[in-house]
Amino acid sequence: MVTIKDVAKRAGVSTSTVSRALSGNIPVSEETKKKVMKAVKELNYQPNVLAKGLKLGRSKTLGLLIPNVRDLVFPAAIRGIEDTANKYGYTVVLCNTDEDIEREKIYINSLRRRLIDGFIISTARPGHKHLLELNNEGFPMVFLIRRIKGNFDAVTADNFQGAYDATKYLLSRGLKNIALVNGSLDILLYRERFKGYKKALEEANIPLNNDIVIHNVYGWEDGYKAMATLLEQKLKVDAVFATSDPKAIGVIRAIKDYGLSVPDDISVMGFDDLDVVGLLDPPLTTVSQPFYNMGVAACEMLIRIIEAKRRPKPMIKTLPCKLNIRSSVR
Amino acid sequence: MVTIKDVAKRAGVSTSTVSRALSGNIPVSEETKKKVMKAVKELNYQPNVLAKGLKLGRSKTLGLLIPNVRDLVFPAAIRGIEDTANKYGYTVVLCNTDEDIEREKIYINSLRRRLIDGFIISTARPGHKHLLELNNEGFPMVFLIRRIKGNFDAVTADNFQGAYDATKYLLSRGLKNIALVNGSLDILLYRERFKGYKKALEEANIPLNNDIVIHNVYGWEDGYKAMATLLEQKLKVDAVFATSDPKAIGVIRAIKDYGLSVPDDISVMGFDDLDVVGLLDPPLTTVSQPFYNMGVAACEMLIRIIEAKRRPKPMIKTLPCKLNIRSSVR
DNA sequence: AACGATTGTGCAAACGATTGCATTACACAA
DNA sequence: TTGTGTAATGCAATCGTTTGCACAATCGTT
Repeated sequence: MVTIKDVAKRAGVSTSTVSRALSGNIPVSEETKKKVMKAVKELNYQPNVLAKGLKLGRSKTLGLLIPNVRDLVFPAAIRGIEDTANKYGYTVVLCNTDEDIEREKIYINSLRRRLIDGFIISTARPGHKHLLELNNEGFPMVFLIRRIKGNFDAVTADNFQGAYDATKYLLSRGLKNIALVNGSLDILLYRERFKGYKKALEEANIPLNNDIVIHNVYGWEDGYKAMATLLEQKLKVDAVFATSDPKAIGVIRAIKDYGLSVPDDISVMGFDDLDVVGLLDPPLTTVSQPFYNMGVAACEMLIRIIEAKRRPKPMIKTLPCKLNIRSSVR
Repeated sequence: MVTIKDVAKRAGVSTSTVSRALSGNIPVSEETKKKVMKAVKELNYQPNVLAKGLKLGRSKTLGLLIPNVRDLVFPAAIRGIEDTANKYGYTVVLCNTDEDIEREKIYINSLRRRLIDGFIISTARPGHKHLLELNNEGFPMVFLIRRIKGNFDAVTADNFQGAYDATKYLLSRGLKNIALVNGSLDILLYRERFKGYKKALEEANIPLNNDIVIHNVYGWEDGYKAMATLLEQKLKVDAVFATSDPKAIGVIRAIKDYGLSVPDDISVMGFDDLDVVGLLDPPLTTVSQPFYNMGVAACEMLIRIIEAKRRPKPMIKTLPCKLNIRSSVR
């Protein structure tokens, strides 16, 4: 490997001068700068990131904590993060926590030994004390997609508005008995979506019917069960708003299995707009979250925090969702 | 941060002793070892990976080169890699190349500045000269999923056997006119799958009908077009073997759009068994690739290469595929 | 003409680990 | 007693950077 010493020798200057010429922080005469650049080119010098990191105490590395890459919500966001990190010369390390706090702690620890510069966290749940501690230390971190209440940096979708728009749209299609198949209210974003749903009903003067709202639904299997329950009870339902696409997939399968048709008998609205849902039968009408852009925004925010001299005030960036109308709503 | 010096001071020994006690490579008396361990515990000492990496010239970091995380083939493999790397104390850096050689070269370069220990490569295509160079240097690398001809370390599925079994199965269901919707023959794995298909037909004494084999199909849109062409030509087809699930998805949509039914009119067989294809309508019968285990195997192979004193002989590990029978074949 | 500012450069000390070599202490044999 | 061997430890150099400090040269001011 060619080091800064080789460059210095070739350019006939000291290593300090090379370092300064390269960083540009400290003035170096035009002439020597030219000599240095020439030597750098000729030798194809590439600074050793580890050495630099050791000296500076930072590694130009970012940690990304997610529950599981296989969850289809994440790949697009990861891509946004990765592209952005790369643009600014950072490298990103992916960590799958499986929603396991111990695993998460171990990851955080082992990355800190590598002098990681900051974290993007998509695993937030209430009661993650270790994250609060990290934040109190002033360690750079931003929440992505999921966040927790409080004064933290975060990038999320506008979950309230997305749910509100979706419900409004269902209402505008003449659908009145809109069931809600929702996730756990422990998670902030499901609370927000619930609020959006309620607000839209309220504005339409439709009372909330608790018989047809189901919470704590996770994944398509649960979605299937929730819908099956609804159908068994013979409740009047002409549309279902499932607050994530996997739930919607389960809901659709249940409706089909009960011999009914989507959207002729029951309309279904999803939330997320995962890459695959346009390929379903019928193609799913759903609220589109800008995952890629959320990844970009989170990464830029984190890098800004890392590179600032003083920690900027925490801010929550909320990106708008938009309806992606396909064919699962009549 | 607590350093090895702090530990040394607390234990009343030199840093060298601490280092030796910790690594275990060089004998240290039981008594001092105990003292050192005690100090380590009390101070919660975590060695600085960058410093160690700088000194040793290795970083305990692995690079993973894939075309795109959003391609559903990869998440499961990534997960396998990640879990394994983690188990051995390695960290993995994800790189999306978008099949762009320049991007790939830049990534490889920038990771080498970080003293990366090795690469897992899923982007192989013929004519990737820079990969050959890397290999000639003796740099640790293993191909995953895709590989190129030659004497390289690699982990792949048994593409020949998978395609052979799939075709056999279609034949066993009484399907005779089996169209093939295949990828580019530039890519080794599609050549293998083509061979498996031909072998099965041959054994059943069915001559290869080139009118119903289509190559160079990429993604679901192309799959749709390929199937549409077949249907337009009114060729006799009672089954389609699509050599990747996205192609199969396109094929199914085309069949439906032409007013026919899967599997009643035409059966469809896929290849990959992506996480979502069980949720399609009809659930896809497909050849299941053990992506997770392939990731695990590739990562273990790479780590073995990295940690060996002498580079072991290149080996190609081929994992079996198995048929996942659902409902798209009658 | 003398003096302080300013600018450009080099020396050498860090960053936190590992390791070859030297040193010490001790046991044992001659 | 002396010498040799062995085991345990410490010293100091090293990995490739950055940067505080010192110094030299140049310039403008009084």
